[in-house]
Amino acid sequence: MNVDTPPVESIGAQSVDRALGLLSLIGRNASEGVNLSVIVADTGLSRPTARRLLLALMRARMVEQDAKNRRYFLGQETYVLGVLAAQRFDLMDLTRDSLLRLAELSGDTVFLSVRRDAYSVCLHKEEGTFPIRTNALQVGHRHPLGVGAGSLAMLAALPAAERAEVLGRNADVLGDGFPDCTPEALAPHIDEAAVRGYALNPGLVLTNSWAVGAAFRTPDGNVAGAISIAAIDSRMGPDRQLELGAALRLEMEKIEKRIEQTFALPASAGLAQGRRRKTGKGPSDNEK
Amino acid sequence: MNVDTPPVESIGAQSVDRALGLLSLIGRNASEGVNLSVIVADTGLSRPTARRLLLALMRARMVEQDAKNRRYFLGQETYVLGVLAAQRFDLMDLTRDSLLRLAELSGDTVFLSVRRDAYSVCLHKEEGTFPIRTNALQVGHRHPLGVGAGSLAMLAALPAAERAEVLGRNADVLGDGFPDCTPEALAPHIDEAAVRGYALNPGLVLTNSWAVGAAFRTPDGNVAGAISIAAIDSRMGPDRQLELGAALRLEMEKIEKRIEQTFALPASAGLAQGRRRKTGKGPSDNEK
DNA sequence: GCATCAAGTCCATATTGTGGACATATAGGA
DNA sequence: TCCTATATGTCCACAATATGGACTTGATGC
Repeated sequence: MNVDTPPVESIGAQSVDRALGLLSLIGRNASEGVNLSVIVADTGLSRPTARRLLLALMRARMVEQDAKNRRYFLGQETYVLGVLAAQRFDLMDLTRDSLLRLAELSGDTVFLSVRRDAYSVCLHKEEGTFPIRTNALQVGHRHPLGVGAGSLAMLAALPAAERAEVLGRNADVLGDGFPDCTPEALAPHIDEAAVRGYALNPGLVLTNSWAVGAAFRTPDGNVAGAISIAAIDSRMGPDRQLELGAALRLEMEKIEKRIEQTFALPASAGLAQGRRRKTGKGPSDNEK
Repeated sequence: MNVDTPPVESIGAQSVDRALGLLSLIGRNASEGVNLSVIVADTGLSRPTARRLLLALMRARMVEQDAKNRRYFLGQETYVLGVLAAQRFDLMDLTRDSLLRLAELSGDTVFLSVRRDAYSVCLHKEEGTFPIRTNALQVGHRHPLGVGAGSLAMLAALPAAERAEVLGRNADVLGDGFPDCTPEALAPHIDEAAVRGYALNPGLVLTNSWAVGAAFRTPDGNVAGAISIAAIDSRMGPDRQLELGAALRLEMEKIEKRIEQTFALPASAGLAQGRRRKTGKGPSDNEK
């Protein structure tokens, strides 16, 4: 059981790790909620343990349980903390205008994603007016970096070494859940994206669902997130790829400018990121 | 110092409780950050324990530590989870227009607060154009219900029994930190607010800093939050109180309408709130 | 009305967290 | 520059805490 527990590192406060893992899992299914069986299956925790952790999260209002269907959802406190965290770095706010413009311009569905470790998380979806939409990606969904246009764009925007490392770490997940997204299958698309400045996902996740995406960075050069536009393949011919790709790059630059302005003001609030490390496997990073 | 620990129940996953307590504390100081000494002093935890919990929170990216000044801030993951939680109930989004209108109309500073247990938390501040501003309330600040105009409005909007219960729970905190906000001192203002439909804080927290506030509810009748307008006393004479009070009530109704619409769509997503005890049986927390 | 499956709970065990004491980094003063 | 004061970070023996198998309770369906 519990194969996930890494051999060493991460000493101390293990229940907190597990609880926050649950929180993340519930976040991934924020709209539909998750029931206990799924939580137990996905985490490998025993039912009592999962339940105890969930009770703790509910005590803090980070999680709510629907009294009717017994599913677990993110709670109000999670929202409140998110709003407070937004004071430091509110990507949604910085990108909202761009997403709306792109949705109007294209008529298709526009996404905002952020990088989280070796994964990409979809933060927001803005739908255009065109009636046929592709539903491969939903808010909250998490895909390995490289799976999906925005995700692919972020991967391509990383330094070559980090790119390889991320791909290595995700090797099994990629082959397993996404047959058309093996590291080998992705390689040419990554290269193209790096050259072109925007990524193309030609239906690799869901047939007929194509998308273009572009990544943007913080002033320190780190990849901050990506915007992408998805449509059915018939609306994503070569000419339209170019058109939307150009639009993406334009908005990407606007977003980067906005980020820069935001960071210019509060001299102290420097997004204390900058974690450059190799990380053998799992959460193996620890201070020295 | 730590008065926050609830009296009974809460068996199991204590480290999670503590860790989430830390998260909340850091959220309260989201803009300036908190250093370890303050954390230790405020929570009563030992330094090693606090540090271990913080490491766990940092592992999950819920908290970041500024490499330079060693202060702890809310992390990116907290923001991401907040955005995901916003799918269920995005108060900021539902109230943004109203706050902007009120700030423009009044020229003063407009606040959005939410209730959290016996406290009110300030979620957002929208500044008007008038150059003299009152800085009694900042985003993230938490006051006992009754302290401040929005907070007072929420308290007044509660059923009498709950009102008394909340006041009782906060009795010591009220007298201690806010000399002009003892339960007795608040009583008349609460009654007036309940009758009038909006609350007035005549400089009870900070002399010369007056404010009016109105609470709004979810369709199920629960108090969801409050909006308030703060200004220096010279800009808050009786006539202007009436004017701003009317404006608040107008926006309050708009907000409630918006909330209603939001809830009308997703039939299932019923904001499973209500810490209404009982829940059927549950031999869990019956130590009364 | 009985069978099936999921949710929730209990309690003896041992794994996990705890904090006093020590080590190290940073700031300020002379 | 050196030295003190203050704050941050870490170690390890001890004991408090979390763990999960087995059980109870509730819901769904045939």
